Amino acid sequence: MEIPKAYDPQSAEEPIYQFWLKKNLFKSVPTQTKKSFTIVIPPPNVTGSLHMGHALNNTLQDAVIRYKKLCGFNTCWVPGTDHGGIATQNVVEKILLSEGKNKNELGREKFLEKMWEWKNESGEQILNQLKKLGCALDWDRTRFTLDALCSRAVNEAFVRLYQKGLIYRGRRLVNWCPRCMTALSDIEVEHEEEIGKLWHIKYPLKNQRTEDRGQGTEKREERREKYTGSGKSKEFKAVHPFRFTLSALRHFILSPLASRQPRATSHEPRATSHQPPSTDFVVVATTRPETMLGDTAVAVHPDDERYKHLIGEKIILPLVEREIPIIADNAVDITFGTGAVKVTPAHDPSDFEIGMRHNLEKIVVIDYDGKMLNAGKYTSQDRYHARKEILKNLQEAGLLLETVEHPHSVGVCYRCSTTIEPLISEQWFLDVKEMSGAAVLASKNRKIKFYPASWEKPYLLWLENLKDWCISRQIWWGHRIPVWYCAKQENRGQRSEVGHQLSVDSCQSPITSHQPLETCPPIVSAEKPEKCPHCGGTDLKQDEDVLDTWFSSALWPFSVFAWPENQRTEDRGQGTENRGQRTEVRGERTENRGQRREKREERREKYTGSGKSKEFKAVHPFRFPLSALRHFILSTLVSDLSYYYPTSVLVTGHEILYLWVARMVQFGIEFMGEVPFREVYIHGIVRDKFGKKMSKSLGNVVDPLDIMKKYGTDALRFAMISSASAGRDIQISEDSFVGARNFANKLYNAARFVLLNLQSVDLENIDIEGEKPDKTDRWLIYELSILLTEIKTNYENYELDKSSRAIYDFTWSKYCDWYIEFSKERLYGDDLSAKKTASKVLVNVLIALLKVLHPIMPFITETLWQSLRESLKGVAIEESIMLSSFPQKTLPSSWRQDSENVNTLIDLISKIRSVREEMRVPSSVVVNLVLKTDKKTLFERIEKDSHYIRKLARVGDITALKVNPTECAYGVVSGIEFFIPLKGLVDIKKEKQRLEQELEGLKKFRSTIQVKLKNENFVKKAPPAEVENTKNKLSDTESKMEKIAENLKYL
RNA sequence: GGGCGUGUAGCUCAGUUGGUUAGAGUACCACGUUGACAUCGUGGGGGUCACAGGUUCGACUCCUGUCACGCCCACCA
Repeated sequence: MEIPKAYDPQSAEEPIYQFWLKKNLFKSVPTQTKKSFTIVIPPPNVTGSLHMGHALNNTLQDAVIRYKKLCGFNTCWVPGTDHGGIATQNVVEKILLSEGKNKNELGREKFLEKMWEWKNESGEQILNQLKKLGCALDWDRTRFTLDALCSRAVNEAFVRLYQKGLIYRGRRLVNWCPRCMTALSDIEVEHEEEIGKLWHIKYPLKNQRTEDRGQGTEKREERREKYTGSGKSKEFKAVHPFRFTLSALRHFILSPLASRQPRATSHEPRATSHQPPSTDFVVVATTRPETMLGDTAVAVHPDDERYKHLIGEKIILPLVEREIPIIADNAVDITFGTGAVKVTPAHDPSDFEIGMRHNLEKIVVIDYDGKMLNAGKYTSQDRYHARKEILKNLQEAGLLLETVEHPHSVGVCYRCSTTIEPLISEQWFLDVKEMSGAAVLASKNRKIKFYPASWEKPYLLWLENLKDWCISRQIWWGHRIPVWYCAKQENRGQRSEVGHQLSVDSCQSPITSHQPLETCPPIVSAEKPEKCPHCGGTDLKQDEDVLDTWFSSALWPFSVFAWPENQRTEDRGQGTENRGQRTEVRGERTENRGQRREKREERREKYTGSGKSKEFKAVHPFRFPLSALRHFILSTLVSDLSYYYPTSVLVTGHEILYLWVARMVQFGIEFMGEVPFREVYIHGIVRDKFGKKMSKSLGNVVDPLDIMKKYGTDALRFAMISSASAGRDIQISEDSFVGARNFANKLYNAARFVLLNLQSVDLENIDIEGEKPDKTDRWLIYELSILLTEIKTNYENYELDKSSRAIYDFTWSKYCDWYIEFSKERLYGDDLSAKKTASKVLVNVLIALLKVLHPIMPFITETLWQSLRESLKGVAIEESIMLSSFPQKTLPSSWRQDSENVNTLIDLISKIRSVREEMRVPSSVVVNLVLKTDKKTLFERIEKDSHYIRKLARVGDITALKVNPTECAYGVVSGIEFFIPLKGLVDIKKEKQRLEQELEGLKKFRSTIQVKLKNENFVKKAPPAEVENTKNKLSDTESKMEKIAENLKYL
C-alpha cells in the first residue's frame, strides 16, 4: 500500500464531510436515554459570505459540539441565518445603485423580491461555507430569522408584549441615520472620537432689560420660579396622561430635589466670574451651530452667579430673530464652555430632557435626510453645508467670537458610519425595565455562567442601566410590525415618508397620545385581521415599519424550536411556577426533564393522535392535507422545545454581548420562563497581524476560504483555536496557518509511520494490558494519562487554546520526537513480541490523540481514523471517529513507574548530542562513549538503554571506566558522567574552554542558592519542603561542579 | 469622565494558587539525503518579564502609583 508522503487536505476534506452527512452523524433527535447538549448558532447575516470572525466563532462551536458528542451527549447544533435588517438592505441597495436603480423606483414589493433573491444566494453561500469549515450542524433544522416559523414567533412575541403594556408607540427623540433613513436603538450607535470645534456665539439679550431693572427683583423671582419649573412637571403630566418616558418620570421625581441641592460650589466659573457679565448678550458655546435654528431656550445653571440675574430674561435668537427665554437647569455644567447652553430640544438628547422639564417648544430644523427644514434660507441645505453658511453669517453679523478645538465623540451609524442625527419621530418602543431586572436576577442566581467570568460584570452593568428599546425601523427588509390601522383612523398610522416635512406644529408635543377620538384603535394581532373589530371595516393597513433585526434574534433560541406552536399552556404555567425553584443541580433537572417528557408524550398523542386529526378533518374537510401535515410536523416538534431548551451554551464574540446576548436572556425569561442558555462562552475578535480589526475598507480582510484552500481547513481551525485564549482578541497572520498546516502534516506522518509498520505486524487486537512493556512504553502511556486529564479540564472550561497547545506539544515532542524514535529499535528488530508491544502502544496512543484532537481538527483525524480502521481489519473500531468516545486514562495500574527513568535517558541523550554539536563533531562520525562508574548497577541500567543511546545520540561502543580518561569531551547529567574520546577529532583546548564556561555558569547559580540558604529568614520561614528542595539543588550543583573540575585535570 | 483588558526573546504568544538558571512556535545561525515527515531532524544565540515603589525569607506572578496601547460604557453643549 502506498501512502503519500504529505497530507493533502484538498482531496481529503470533501469526501469526509459527505461521509458524515451520509451516516447522519449531525442529526439529533430527542431521546430518553441521552442528555442533550444544544447550541443554537449565532445566525450570520445574509450580507454575503463569511469572514474570519465567523470562521472562529463556528470553529469553536463545532469543537465544543464534537467534544460533547465524544463525551456521550446527544448533541444538537442548530444552523441558520439572520435576515440582518439594515445591513442586508444596504448591501442590496448598493447593488441596485450600481445598476442605476434605486429602491423607491422599484417600490416596496419589487424591492423585497430582490432582497429574497439576494438572501437565497447569500444564505446558501454561507451555509456552504459552514460545511467547508466542517461544522457538525443538524442541517434539517436550518432556520432563517425571516422564515414562517420565526415570523410567527416574532408576531406572537410582539402581541404578548403589547398586551402586557410593554410595547408602546411614541413620538420621541431617537437616533436617526440620515443615510439609512431609519431610527436606530442606542446600542446601534457607535461613538467615534473626533476633534471638532467649539464655536462661541453671541446671543443678544432682548432690549427690555432696563424695563426689568426698574421693576425690581420681585418680578424676576416670579419668573425664575416659572422657568426653573417646580410647577412644570405637574403640567406636563396633565398634558400627557397616557404614557411618558421613563427618563421623564425620573426627571419628574428628581428635578425638584435636585434644584434644592445645588451642585458643589467648588465649580466656580473661572476667569469670567469676576467680570461683570455683559448687559447686551450671552455667549453660548456649541459644536453644532446649525441646530441653533431650532433653539427654544438658553439654559444656565441655577447657581451660576454670572447668569443668575438673567434667568427669565429673553434672548433674540440670531439669524432667526425668535424670542427665546433664558432658563435655569441643573443639567448645565458651570465649568464647561461659557456656562450658557443653547437648547435645541428637537435635535439633542440632553436638550430634549431640558425641554421636557421646561415644556419648551421642539422645533425641527433637520429633516430625515439630513437636510435643513423650516430653516428659512437654509432650508434644503445639507446639515454640514448649512453649518458653514450659518457660521459665515454669524461672522458677518459679528456674533461669532472664538473657535476652540474640541475633542468629542460623535455618534455614527453602526452599519454605514454616517453621523447620527438625533431627531424626533414616531416610533415603537419596548419598555425593558422588568425584563432586564429579571435577567439581572437570573445572572445573580447563577442561572448563567460566563466564560471567561470577567464578562459578567459589564454585562450586568449594561442590563442595570438599560433604557427603553426603540424597536421600529423605517426600512423594508424585516418583520413588518404586526399592527393594523383601520381606514377610519388612517392618519394615526402614517409615518412620514422620505421628503415628508414635519411641521413645527406636529412636533410640539414630545409624546403623541394614542388615543383616537372617534376613530378605531390600532389592531395588534399575530395574524392579519380580516376586519376591524370596532367598526367592521375591511380597509386595513399594516404599519409601514419593520422591527429591529435584533428583535427576532432575541427569540432565536426558542423560535428555532418552533415556539410558540410548541409551547402549550400547561408548559407555560409550569415554567413560571418553576422559575424560582429550578436549580443548577443536575439531578433535579433531569428529573424535571423526565416529568416533562411524560407530559410531552401525552401531548403528542393528543395532537398527532387519531382523535385530533379526525376532529380537524371534520371541521376542514377540504384543506385537510396541508395544514394537517403542518400540525403533525409541529406536534412532533413539541418535544424539541422542551428537550433542547434551555440550550447548553452560547458561543459568541463580545461585540454582540449587549446587542444580542442580553436580549436573548430577557426574552428567554419573558416567554419561556427560563434562561435561554446555561453558559456563555465569549471569545475575542479576529484582528490582523498589526492588531487592527479586519474590515473591507482597510483591505486587511483575510478570506477563510482562501486559507482553507491553501493550508487546509484543519490548519485554519487549529490556528484559530490555539490562538483564541480567554479574554483576548486574537491576532492572526499567515505564519500561524503555516505552523498549523505543518502540525497536520506532522500528525499525518506519525500516523503514516504507524500504518506502514502495521503492514508488517499482525495485530489481532490492540490491548496493551497483557503485554510486556518497555520502559518507554510505560513512560508514554503515563505521560498520555497526564495529558488526558489536563485537556479534559481545558475542554470543560472552554479553554480550547490550552487543549490544542497541549495536544500539539505532546504529539510533536513526546510522541514523535521521542517515542517513535525509541520504538524503531524494537519495530525493526527481530523480537516479534517486542515488536507487537511497541506497535500496540503506538496504535493506542495514536487513537487517543486522534480522538482528543478530533474536535479541533475533524477532517484529518477522521481521515486517519479510517486508515487505521482499514489497517486493523480484525479489530473492532467504530465506523467513524465521531462515534467513538473521549479516551479515559489508559494507564494500567502495573505500569505506574519509570517515567523518571526515561526522562533521565532523554536528558542524557540530549546532553550527548549537545556536547557533540558544541564540539563540532560531525554527525557522520560515530563516537564512542565512556561512562564513568564504579557502581555496577548504574552501568547496568545504562547498558540496558544503550541501544537507545547509540541510536539517538549516534554513539558506537559504550564502555565503563572507573577513572577519568584523557583527551575526552566530558558531560554530566543527573549524576551520570560520560566521556567522548576526541583524540584526533577536534582540538582538546576547545573542550577545556567549554567546560570552564559551564563551570562558570554553575558557579553563579551556586552562589544565588548559597545566598538564599544563608538567609536565616528563608530557612526559618519558607516551607520545609522548599528549603529541602533548595538544599538538594545546591548539592546537585556542587557535585556537578566538582565532577567538572575534576575532569578538567585530565585535559 | 468612568469601567475593563493588555504590555514577557525581532514577531505571535504560554507561564496554574508567589519558590525554574523565565518557556513554546516562528524568524535567525550552524550541522544534517539516519528506512514517518525538508510542511523535517539535531544543536545554538537571543529576554533587567513596560517603569517606579511596596508586601514577603522570596515577586513575571500579590498591592499601589506612573507610562504606553486597545476595547467598552457615559447627555457634558
